[in-house]
Amino acid sequence: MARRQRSSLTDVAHAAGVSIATVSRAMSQPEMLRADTLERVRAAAARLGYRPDHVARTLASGKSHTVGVVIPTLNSPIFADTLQEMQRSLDAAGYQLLVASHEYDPAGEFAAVDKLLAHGIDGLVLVGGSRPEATWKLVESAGVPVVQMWCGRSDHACVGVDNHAAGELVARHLLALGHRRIAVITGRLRHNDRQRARLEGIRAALSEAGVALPAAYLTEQALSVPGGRVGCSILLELADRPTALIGTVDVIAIGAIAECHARGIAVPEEMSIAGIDNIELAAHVSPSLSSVEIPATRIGSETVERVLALIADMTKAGHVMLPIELVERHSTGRPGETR
Amino acid sequence: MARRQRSSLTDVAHAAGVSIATVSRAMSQPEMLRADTLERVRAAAARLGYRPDHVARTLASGKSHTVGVVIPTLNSPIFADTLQEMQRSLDAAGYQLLVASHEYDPAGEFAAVDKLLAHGIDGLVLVGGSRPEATWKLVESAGVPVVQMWCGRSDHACVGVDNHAAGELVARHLLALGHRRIAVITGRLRHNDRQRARLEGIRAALSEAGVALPAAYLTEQALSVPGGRVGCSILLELADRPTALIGTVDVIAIGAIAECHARGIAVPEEMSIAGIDNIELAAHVSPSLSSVEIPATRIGSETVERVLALIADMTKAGHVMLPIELVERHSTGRPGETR
DNA sequence: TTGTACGCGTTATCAT
DNA sequence: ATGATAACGCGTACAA
Repeated sequence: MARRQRSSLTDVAHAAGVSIATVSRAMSQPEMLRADTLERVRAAAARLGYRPDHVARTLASGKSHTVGVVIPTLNSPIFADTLQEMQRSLDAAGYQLLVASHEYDPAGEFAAVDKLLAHGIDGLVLVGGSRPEATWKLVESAGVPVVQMWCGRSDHACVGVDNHAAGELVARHLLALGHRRIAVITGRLRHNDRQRARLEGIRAALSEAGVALPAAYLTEQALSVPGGRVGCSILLELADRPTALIGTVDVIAIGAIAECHARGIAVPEEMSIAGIDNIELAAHVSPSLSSVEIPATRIGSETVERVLALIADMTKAGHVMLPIELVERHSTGRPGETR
Repeated sequence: MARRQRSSLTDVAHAAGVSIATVSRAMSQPEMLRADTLERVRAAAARLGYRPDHVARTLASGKSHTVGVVIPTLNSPIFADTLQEMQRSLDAAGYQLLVASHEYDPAGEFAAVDKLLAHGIDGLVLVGGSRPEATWKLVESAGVPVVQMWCGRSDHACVGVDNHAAGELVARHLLALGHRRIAVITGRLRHNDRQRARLEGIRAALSEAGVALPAAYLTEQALSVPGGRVGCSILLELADRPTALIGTVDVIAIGAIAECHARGIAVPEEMSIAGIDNIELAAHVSPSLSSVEIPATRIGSETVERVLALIADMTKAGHVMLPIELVERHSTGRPGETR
């Protein structure tokens, strides 16, 4: 029992010669007290090193001043940016962020949500809208405001981007450069609506241009640099080798560049490569990576704004679509004549 | 008040026709109940969708089954690895991880610790041992077990690596290759004992070899890829340009490689570059980065093991030093004869 | 302006 | 094996 070293309201009340209610007010509604009383209480509190107990406060008030966020993984530059900003914004508002991750496992997400809910969060933030009904049931039955990030179902608030459009943007960029043999490395599509939307966007742009996406030109890999390398090497083995390659996230695209480099394939001369996310590193690899800017930081701040609003009054908030844009760099170019 | 949709012990007790004590036992010590009673309670609980309230449980028991960790930033691959593993290990033990970050600001760290403590954490994890006395006072007065990661003061438990040795390793590697003009790009040294230790290690190795580290050969930059680029460009402007360059973290070293590449300086032919951390990306940049492996994941798991042990019995645990090793890749070579 | 007293949902200590 | 009931530390009507 670590507890009981810390002093409580009762201790301070005793020391200041007032009731615990007065001390409680001194902490939350100072203006309700007479100046001298307030001073006396504060002095006593300071002397005893009193610190309010958040747990008791939560139990009594029903508000924990805490919002929970469940993300697929901590190990992603894009999520890290968003989290960082969420933490900042929430902190500024006197809230605490509770993070849980689940490694792209639906059961793990359910467990994480359950745990967070039990911890008495005031608001919940999820990534994407695709999850088992059981999980949705759980959060709905808890009566806690939810906001989805990146993309999500229409029956709950969402702050995100048009992932479908992001896919179209990269694909069209490559098409405009003259590519016709365009291959795609995605993350696992199962349980990942962001990936699916991006891929669909790519598909739409290609078919619109009368370009096919053969099954052999599509490979699902881990959302990591090694994943990108593996995917790239598979595509490079093809008899009818593509002239361009889309990674549905930058880390995959960066892996693809690495693999080409390792095999002595010139980028973009022999192979154009583009990604989506525009993570910081994209500008610094060589060649620098053409990508689609996803405003991760802003997703974080807007999301926080949303949850806090929902916590304040349970007004239904709608969907917010943040702008995205193509960032052309040096990893993409016209298809080589050689072939 | 979102609360009060969820059913409580009382509700279940009522529904099952038993006392709340019995329900409580059904949840925590099922073996104490008669089989049929247990069954009845469980049925009622399931029917009402009962979920124990962690907050109330914490208040009553004095244990929150939660450990807090305060890190400099979420935006670092090395910390991300550690956090990921901590989350995994803690989850397996039925604990929840509470993360806070402070962007390398001591005041921010104090605030974060204060907040975490108020939230009733059972254990606290910090990075490094260098912080204002006020912060140490705070955690000590809270009576919560603490373990430091990476490195730390001797009066508290610590799971880390020998950062000094890490610095020595890279420096010696470069010295062994024949370099004599070795420059260093570190992160900000203030409030960062890991960086200081690494730099001191480098200094020690250099002076041992009779090689000087002129002030001009040392630059403090942000712990990021752009930071590495800036640092590198400064060092490249020098009249007496170094032949090798150490980034005290891999992201900085990777930035340096990017800068050399942008300027058409061949690595390692014209400039050798090495880092510390051995993040995943190090193996995939080109040229691949020579680095010192820091077992980030293992730091996470061992740290968790330690806090949990300390929480179980307040026995003082000592310092654990995890092994590190040099990983030679292709960003380092013998100094060019040209000059 | 300040004090009293009850409730928040559990755990834990006594009884029974 | 099960039931009362007092904490836990705080918020907050309601009284004074």
